[in-house]
Amino acid sequence: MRSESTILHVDLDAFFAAVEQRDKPSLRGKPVVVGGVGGRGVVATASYEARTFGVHSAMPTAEARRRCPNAAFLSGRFHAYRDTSRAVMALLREISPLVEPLSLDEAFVDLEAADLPDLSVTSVSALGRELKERVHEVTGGLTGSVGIATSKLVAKIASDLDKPDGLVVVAPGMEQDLLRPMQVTVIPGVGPATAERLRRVGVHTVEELERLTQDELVRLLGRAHGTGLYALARAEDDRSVEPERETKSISVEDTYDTDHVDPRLLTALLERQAVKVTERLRKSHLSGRTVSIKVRLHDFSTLSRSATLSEPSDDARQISRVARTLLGELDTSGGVRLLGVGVSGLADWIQEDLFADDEGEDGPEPDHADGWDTEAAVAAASRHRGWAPGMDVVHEAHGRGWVWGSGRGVVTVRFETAETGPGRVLSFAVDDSALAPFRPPEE
DNA sequence: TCTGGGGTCCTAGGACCC
DNA sequence: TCTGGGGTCCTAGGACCC
Repeated sequence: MRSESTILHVDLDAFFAAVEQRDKPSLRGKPVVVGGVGGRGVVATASYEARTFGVHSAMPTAEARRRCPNAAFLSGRFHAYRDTSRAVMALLREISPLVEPLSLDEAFVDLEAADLPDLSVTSVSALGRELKERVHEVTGGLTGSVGIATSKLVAKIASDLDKPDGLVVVAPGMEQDLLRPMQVTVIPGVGPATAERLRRVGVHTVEELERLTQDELVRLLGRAHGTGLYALARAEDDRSVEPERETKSISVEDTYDTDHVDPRLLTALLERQAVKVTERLRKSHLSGRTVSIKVRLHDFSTLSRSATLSEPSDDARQISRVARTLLGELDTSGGVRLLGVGVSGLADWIQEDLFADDEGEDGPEPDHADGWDTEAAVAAASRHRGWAPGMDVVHEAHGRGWVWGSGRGVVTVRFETAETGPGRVLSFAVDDSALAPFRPPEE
C-alpha cells in the first residue's frame, strides 16, 4: 500500500453495449444485450436499460430474452470494441507510461509515473475528472468509471462504487474503513466457491474475514489463496502496475448449438480449431510446446488432456495431429457440447535474422515469389552459419525468417521476407556444437 | 431453450533426478 | 539395505476474471 493515492483504475461502463448504442443511434436509450445469440449463448454485456429488467453478464441469453423480450440482441463487433479500446489505452498512456490493461474495457494506471504537480487527493481527483472527459471525447460519447487509491485492490473496488460515470478517490488511511463493512465478494478473487467456504465458517463481510488467522485461511483455501486473502482483508496490497504481461497460452473453443456425436465430425472440428490456434500463434511470432484439448460433454462435465512436445511448434499439422490423438483417448459417445484446442509453454522467436548481416546487400534473395524453396533455404542457412552439408531436413512447414528453436539435436529455422510473406519452417538435425549459436539467451 | 470464450493462477500427485 | 528429502516437470482439474 502506498502513502498516496497513486493507482488509478478505469472501467468503461457497459462497454460492448455502449459501443453499439454509439454506432446505432436507434439503440440509444433502449435495452441492448451483447453476447451469444445462439441457443446456448450467454450475455457478455447488458446496457443499463437492459439491467433494469434484471439482465446481467453471464446470464444465459435465453433467460435474458425472457426477462427483456424487447431488447436488441447483438452478437458483437469485436473490431469496433478493439478500436475503441485502443483509443482509450492510448489516452491512458498519455497520462502515464505505466498502464496495465486488464481487458478491452479496463486498465490500471500508475500515477507515480505521471506528470503531476503533486499527488494529493485534490490533484489526483482533478486528473480523474479530466480523464473522464477525455474518455468521453476519444470514444465518441462513452463513459468510464474511475477509482483512485493507494493500491490496486482499493482502486478497483472504488471504480465500481459509483458506476456508471463515477469517480471515487479513496484518501490514504481510509482503506480499511471502506472495506470492513463490505461483503467478502468485493475482493477480486473471491468468487462463489470461496464465498461459500467462508460463509460456512460464518464469514460474510471483510470485517469478519479479518478475524480469521492466516493459518485458518490457509487451511480453508490453500497456501496461495489463503495468504493472499489474509493480506487483502487488511487492505495490504503491494502489487505494482505491470505494463508488459506476456501471453502464456493461446486457445480456441466452441460450444455447439446441439451436441455432436459423430467422431469424424468431431475430428474435423478439432482440426479446424488447431489451424486457428496456429494462425494466432504465428501472428504473435510464438510457438508452443504443450498442446491441450478441452471437451465438454452433454452433461456439462469437462475434460482436458494435454501433451508436451520436445520442441515448440507452430505447425498446424503437428498440433492438429496431437489434438486428434488426445481426443481419441476420450469417450465422447454421449455427445459433445464444447470442443477446444490450446497451446501453452510458449516460446518467443530467437530474433536472429539469418540473411540480414554479413551477406550484405548481395545476400541471397528468393528466386521466386512464393518464398524460399527447401533446397535454397538449406543452402543459404548452411552458408551463413557454416553448417556442414548433408544436414537432414527432418521437418517442414510454414514460417518466417528467423531461427526460433533449438535443442537436443534439432534447430528450427523460419524463412520469410517482406516480399514473399510466410515462407517455410525447417528443422535441421545437427550435432551439439552447431546448436550453440542458436541457443536462446539465458533468462 | 440453463450454463460463452478468452485467459490466468493454483493444487495435487506422479515421475524423475540429485 | 533402508530410508530420505528437495526440486522440477508434467498432467488434470478447478476457481476466478472480464
